[in-house]
Amino acid sequence: MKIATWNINGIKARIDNLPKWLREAEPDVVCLQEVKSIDENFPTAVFEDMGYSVAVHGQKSFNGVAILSKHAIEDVRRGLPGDDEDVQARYIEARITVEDLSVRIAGIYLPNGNPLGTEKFTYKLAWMKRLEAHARSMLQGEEAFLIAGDYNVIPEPEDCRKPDNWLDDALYQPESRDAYRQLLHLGFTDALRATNAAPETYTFWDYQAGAWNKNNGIRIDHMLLSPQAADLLQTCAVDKHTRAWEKPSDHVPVWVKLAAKTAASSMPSGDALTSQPV
DNA sequence: ATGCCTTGTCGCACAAGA
Repeated sequence: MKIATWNINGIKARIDNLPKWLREAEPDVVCLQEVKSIDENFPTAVFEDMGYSVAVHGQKSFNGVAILSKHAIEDVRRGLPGDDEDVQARYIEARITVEDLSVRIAGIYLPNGNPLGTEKFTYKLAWMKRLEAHARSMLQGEEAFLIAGDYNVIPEPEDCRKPDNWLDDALYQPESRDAYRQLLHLGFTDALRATNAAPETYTFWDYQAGAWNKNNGIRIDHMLLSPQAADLLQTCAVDKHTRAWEKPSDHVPVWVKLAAKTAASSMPSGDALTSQPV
């Protein structure tokens, strides 16, 4: 089961690149962020024609998240619990089942939080608290669960090319990084870190100042796996090449492959060995 | 460097992003 996340920075602007990448990467599920569209204007038919089901939690002009899936999208939750006043479309969650593997998938667009010293940063930290609370309750279900998306957090110095450039930025504040670590410490696995990704693996390069050509990137799109999901992790990778396409998003896709444990693989190896003919 | 791009908007410049 291949599950991806991609901040596409506008579904209308990416109406060529997203299908192109779907045909190439063939994910079972993709969580999209910054669709920047109301539900009614989302080009659902384009993706249904490609065999995807679509669930959208949209908003006019800004934010907006969606899930595309080759398999049925069940039990959809739109919006992050914990604040009825919050109208920003940044959270969507659903259960998707492929053969004998059922996974609960959350797609998030965590607030940017800039500039510091404003209510935007306060909102970011409050949103992260709510995410932690919701994640804590989800973990009690002890099912395969993952939170994929644009976290707008640079977890560690190694996750950006030039840490000094980010010292006054909400993405790299100690409070932001602490909140991310608290989430991790509930028991999540950072899929990319767990698969020994190469140094300088980034997911975002600013449109400005030639950031892409200079590889001045940051890693802010993450896939956090519950213990039950982490047990199934096969691969995690970043599709960096899409950043070089015409009319690119400033983010690139991140994806994991999860595989259900078979009866054979969960059986003690001694039994398997002794049952083999010599 | 309050800039640099890119997106969406009841545009005709602006807010927001990171």
